[in-house]
Amino acid sequence: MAALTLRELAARLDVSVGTVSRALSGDAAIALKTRERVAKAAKEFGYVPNRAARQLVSGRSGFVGFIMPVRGPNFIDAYLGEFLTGLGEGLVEHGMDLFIATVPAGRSELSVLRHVVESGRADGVVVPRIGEVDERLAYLMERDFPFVAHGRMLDAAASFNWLDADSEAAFGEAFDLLYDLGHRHFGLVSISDPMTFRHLRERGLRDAIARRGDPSVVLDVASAPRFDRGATVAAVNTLIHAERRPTAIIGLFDELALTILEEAARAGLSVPRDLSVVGFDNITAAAYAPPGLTTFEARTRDSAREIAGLLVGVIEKKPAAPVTRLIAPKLIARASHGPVPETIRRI
Amino acid sequence: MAALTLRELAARLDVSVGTVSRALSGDAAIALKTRERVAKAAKEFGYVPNRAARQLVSGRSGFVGFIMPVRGPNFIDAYLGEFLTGLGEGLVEHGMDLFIATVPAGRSELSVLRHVVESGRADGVVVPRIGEVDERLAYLMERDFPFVAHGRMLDAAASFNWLDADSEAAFGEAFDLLYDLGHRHFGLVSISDPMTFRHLRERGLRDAIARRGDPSVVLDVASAPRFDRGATVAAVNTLIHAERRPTAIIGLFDELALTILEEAARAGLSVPRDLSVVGFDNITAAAYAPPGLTTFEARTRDSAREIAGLLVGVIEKKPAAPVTRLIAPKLIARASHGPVPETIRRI
DNA sequence: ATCGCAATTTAAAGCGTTTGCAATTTCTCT
DNA sequence: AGAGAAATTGCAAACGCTTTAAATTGCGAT
Repeated sequence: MAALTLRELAARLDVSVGTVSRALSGDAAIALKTRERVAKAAKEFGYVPNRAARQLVSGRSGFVGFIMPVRGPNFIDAYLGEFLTGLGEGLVEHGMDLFIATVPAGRSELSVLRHVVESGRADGVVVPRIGEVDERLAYLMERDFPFVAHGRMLDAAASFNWLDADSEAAFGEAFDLLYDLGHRHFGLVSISDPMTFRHLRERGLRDAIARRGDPSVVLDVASAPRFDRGATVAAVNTLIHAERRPTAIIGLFDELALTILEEAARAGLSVPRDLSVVGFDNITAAAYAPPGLTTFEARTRDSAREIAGLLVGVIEKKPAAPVTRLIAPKLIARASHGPVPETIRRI
Repeated sequence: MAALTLRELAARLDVSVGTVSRALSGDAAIALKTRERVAKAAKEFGYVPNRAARQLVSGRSGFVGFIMPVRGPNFIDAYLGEFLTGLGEGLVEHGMDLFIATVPAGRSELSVLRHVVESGRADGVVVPRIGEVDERLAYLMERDFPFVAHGRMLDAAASFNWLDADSEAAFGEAFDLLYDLGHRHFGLVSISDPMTFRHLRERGLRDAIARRGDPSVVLDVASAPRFDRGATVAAVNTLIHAERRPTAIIGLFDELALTILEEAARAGLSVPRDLSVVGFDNITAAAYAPPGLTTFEARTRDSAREIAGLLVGVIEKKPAAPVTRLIAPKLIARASHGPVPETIRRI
């Protein structure tokens, strides 16, 4: 338990503490021979620097904070799982650690964020799932604390560091794909929460419809609160069991699209023969849910890894201009979309 | 950014640094009046103690470490998601923080664990998913570093702190339930990895069969590497498409059981009419996968929360005897199990 | 008034690093 | 060989906090 200290290591090597410190940090002012000797001894005796002491003098904790978003029973969903994984991977590449703060019952996410920032436990934070107006970002910007957001706010003028997928374009692409297959009656399963990505994706879809200029195109939207599984199932069924059923239903993200697949199967519909389904995110389960979900690769994991890199840059260099990065999602064409059903086409 | 230090706070109050420190920690040696005055000022000026300094002198980091287990593409699965959530909740109740270490490509989980322990970044660690012989636990025990395991090793004599579900009993109960419904031909979808829970669950099942003493009972086992989705699907289909198909198939855990449900549906089998399926864990998806998976509640999230409490106890009190806790899983009877099919029964 | 003792408070010594500056050693060049 | 420069290393302060030991204060008893 009694860890080896710098002082002890220095004593064994018969040099001063400062020299050892410099040598280990690769300071060129220390003779190469000495540096090598020190490095060898450090490895041999298993010297591991004390983080607290280092942090005390450097003022940096070596931690990046992540506040676990508050929500229903099943906290870590597919998105968060991939995101956290990528974040961990990205941070470790930069020698930083990930610190996860949980929001205690009865406290707000913002108050936890505030505490994390003020206690100096983290050098920067990553903020996922940005709302149309997001108080977390407002706080961080005001406080001028290093952060990178995964997503944007609705206010395009707000200037901060973010990385986001261009889901607006992707939803336009989804429409074009389906339109060209003959579909004219579309459904969209969306959420009722004021998330920016909802806004962008719906807009991308609507813009593509408008661009096409075909007045026969119909879009029915059914929404449910995010994470409310029962309401989601109900929303899906509203579309599936409508008097005139859409021939193609798009899920705002894969988990919704998978629900569409499940409910369609339950209703005895064959996908894609009777119904085309398209999602967004390409979560792992998308490949395995029969018949294989057509979706867009949002590269959540890679995005998170990249966010880690961006944040480290922000922490170290404090760039004046915000760093922003728009990822182009890629269509993953699997088997859940196809030509519009014959029977419908004949009508 | 320039956080208020103890020294500054002391200056404003016109008392010494030591007094403020004591007052804030509620030391009775400080006059009550002074304590109140200090507390008030601290709150008013928004004083937040510097973790690094505190850690440096106390030797404790306030962090509990968790090494993200290395595995396939989809790092955080249902189990890990619930576990992490519960862990975060439990730790926050004790004023501790959760620190997640990711294993960089090319390094072993053990080496990361070692580094976490030696760098003093954590006061204790939580180790999930215990193998039949687990080098992580061996290391921690040898090092006498505080930890609590979620699961046991095969060597029942090994003495360390753990919390585990009594899945052995649960699998016996599953057998009895199905036997009483007339089932005689059982299938088990298992994993090929040497995890203790696999051993215990298989043993629970086998013991229950032996206990019943009915020579007509048949058990077919199909295994696949954990997390190898393709192999898992193949294993499931081995059972489903066997010449003589089991009338009841048990999944070693819910994710396997859900695959059984999916593949059964794909094969045109109706559950539970043609096939009974039982799982273990009661992950969130179990309730929604049609027709509703019968499973056992392992209370992963609550277990993790409890583990947090146990670990804090271990860290603070260093108890001589290991703390161990066996949770009794509870049957969650949904709609995926039923009486043995008529056609079969007639044979 | 003075002394003794308890109640409070303060001073100061670390905790293990990093780092500016000074001191020492080693070269390089006349 | 000696001066000055360059290379190397050592010293000590500082980071913000906790804690031991010592100092101060207050107060009743003499």
